[in-house]
Amino acid sequence: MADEQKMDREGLERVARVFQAFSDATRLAILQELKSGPCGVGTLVERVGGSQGNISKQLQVLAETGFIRREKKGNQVFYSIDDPRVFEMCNVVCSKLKSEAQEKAGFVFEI
Amino acid sequence: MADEQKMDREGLERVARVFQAFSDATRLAILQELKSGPCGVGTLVERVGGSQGNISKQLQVLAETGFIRREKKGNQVFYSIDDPRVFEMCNVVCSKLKSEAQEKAGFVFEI
DNA sequence: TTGATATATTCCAATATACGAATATAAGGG
DNA sequence: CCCTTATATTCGTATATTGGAATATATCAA
Repeated sequence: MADEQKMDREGLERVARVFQAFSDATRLAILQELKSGPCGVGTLVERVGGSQGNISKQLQVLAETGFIRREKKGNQVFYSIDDPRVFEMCNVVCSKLKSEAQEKAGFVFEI
Repeated sequence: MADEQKMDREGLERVARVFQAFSDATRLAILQELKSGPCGVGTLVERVGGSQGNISKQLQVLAETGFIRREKKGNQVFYSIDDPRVFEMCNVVCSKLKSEAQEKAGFVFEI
């Protein structure tokens, strides 16, 4: 959130829109693949699974966040990570889930 | 995302669920209020707007992420930020939106 | 216990989302 | 131009989400 003053509803909605883009397992799976490097749509369809149309649609959603880049090269389109801070966000969530899992398993040693 | 190996679908779905919790303007407005400190439900209803029932529901969604804490004190319930990294994530998104806005406005000086 | 206050829950309607199937568009090779 | 390959778009359906209204539950005070 902005440092000091409060965002208005429209600003909040824009932020929400970005989180929304990362709120789907298929899109996160795509992100995970893109982590290894740029990737064409067809390759992503193979690796992530699902219909070609769907993967293409989810890629657009991701590209609209500004964190993922779309680049046309001749016949095909390559997507790639444009801003790696997207993984910082994922890491925060992952580490939170991890620590929760540990608590559930009783791996907490407090006095 | 986890550091090396790929997450399975179930893991991705859990991560997605957390992002999902932050993908709504009302819930982000609540977060924004909680940034100033713990807050009771009634106060949040006043400040954020909307029905009491809705605010209460959105608070549950937030609490389920593990980033927000729920604490009952006598008659009322206070919610507060349990893990401030939630704001790191928001800041990443906000700064991205900010830089996009600048680009749109032409505030980029490249040769 | 009764009443008042604070929060949670249920129910419902409107809207949004995810996905596959089918189709459209674009680019390259012959 | 025709055909093939690669990607995008449209359409329909099943499911999920949002939010208000009404109701339920809990706590305190008298």
